Amino acid sequence: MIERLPKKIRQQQLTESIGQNPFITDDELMRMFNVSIQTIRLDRMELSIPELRERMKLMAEQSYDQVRSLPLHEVIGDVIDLQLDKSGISLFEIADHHVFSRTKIARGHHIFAQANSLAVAVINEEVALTASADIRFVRSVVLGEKCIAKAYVRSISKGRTKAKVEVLSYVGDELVFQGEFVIFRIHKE
Amino acid sequence: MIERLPKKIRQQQLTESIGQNPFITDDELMRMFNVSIQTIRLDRMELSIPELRERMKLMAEQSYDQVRSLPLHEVIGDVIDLQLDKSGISLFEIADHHVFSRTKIARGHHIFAQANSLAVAVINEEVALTASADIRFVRSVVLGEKCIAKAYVRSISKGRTKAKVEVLSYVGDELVFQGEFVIFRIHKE
DNA sequence: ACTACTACTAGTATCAGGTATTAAATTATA
DNA sequence: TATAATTTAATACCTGATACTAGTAGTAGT
Repeated sequence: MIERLPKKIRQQQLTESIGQNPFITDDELMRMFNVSIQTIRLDRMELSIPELRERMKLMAEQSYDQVRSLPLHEVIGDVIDLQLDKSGISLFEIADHHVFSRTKIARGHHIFAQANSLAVAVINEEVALTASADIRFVRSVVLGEKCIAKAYVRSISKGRTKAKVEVLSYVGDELVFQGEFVIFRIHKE
Repeated sequence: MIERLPKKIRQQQLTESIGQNPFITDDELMRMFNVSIQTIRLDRMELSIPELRERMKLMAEQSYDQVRSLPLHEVIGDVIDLQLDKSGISLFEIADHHVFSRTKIARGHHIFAQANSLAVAVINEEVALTASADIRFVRSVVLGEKCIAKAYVRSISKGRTKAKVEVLSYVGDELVFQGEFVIFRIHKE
């Protein structure tokens, strides 16, 4: 006799398996649970889990929509104002995936990322890289809050190879983050 | 006679059409260009454009990998070693979506994120938040490089409310990033 | 005019990964 | 033991293709 699980538990594990690896076929699942392929299909029906191709299609559509809507990773947050070599403002709303699940407090590096990418964007040069930074997280930012970062170019070195940019981030009128960035400006022909 | 385009132009437009809407079937394309379905398939072959299902699969995989690697991870990078309140090591491979598209140089905030999240993870407390940091990007990291961050807890304040963590990130044996983090430890019951 | 070549079309067999349906066998439970 | 729940089997069919063979139309070279 082949070892088998009761229906309820099998269906639970099936849901989990597909959740963990959405690219699994019914055939693989059948072998996984030592049942016939029809049972797997009945299970999927009852749990209303779509077939592999449908799952892939949904994921593809999702990512396609994302690609359309977000020029992801270019600048973290939406740039509202930008005066090259002078100043810039960006807005960043703290979403679910930016926070610690327990405390709902935003992870520091997201706040940093907003400030850093704005500091880089404000520099009027093809290639600009962060050289160093001195930062302070003044108060924690929580889920749902809108973080407004304001960047000011404080100085540009004589050879125009370095710039100092100060970034102040606020929620409402409360300062939450403060940073001083040194940005390398790399001139390329 | 039905209006038809020369092969070259048709293939150009075909590439564009699929680029704009990857969810289009050969059948729809056939009607679009007033040619037989075989012609469409020959065109796809010549242009090495995969079939609809393959395209969807690729997109699905892409989005799945992104979801896995980006927001869901508690720590950016893979933790290889962790001795609470002492030290930790994490490894982070620079992928396509971490770099500036032109230069293939990693955006600073990803390098920072690895270091910051490791600095937080190494602290033996339920809730730990970055208070401030002093960082330096020693040399730029490029696409494909594996960044190894090493975190060392340098001191813990008397009330155990603050810790100083130094993080050094290397590619091979070259130092690429250096940071000193002050982490708040928040004790909760 | 004959040949060679390109571009296109047609048709068939086959595939993966399913759906949909009907029916039978097995197992559990009242 | 009767009956209900569960599982399996079998078959027809679907989509969106691949792989392969074969044929046609038009055009250029000789």
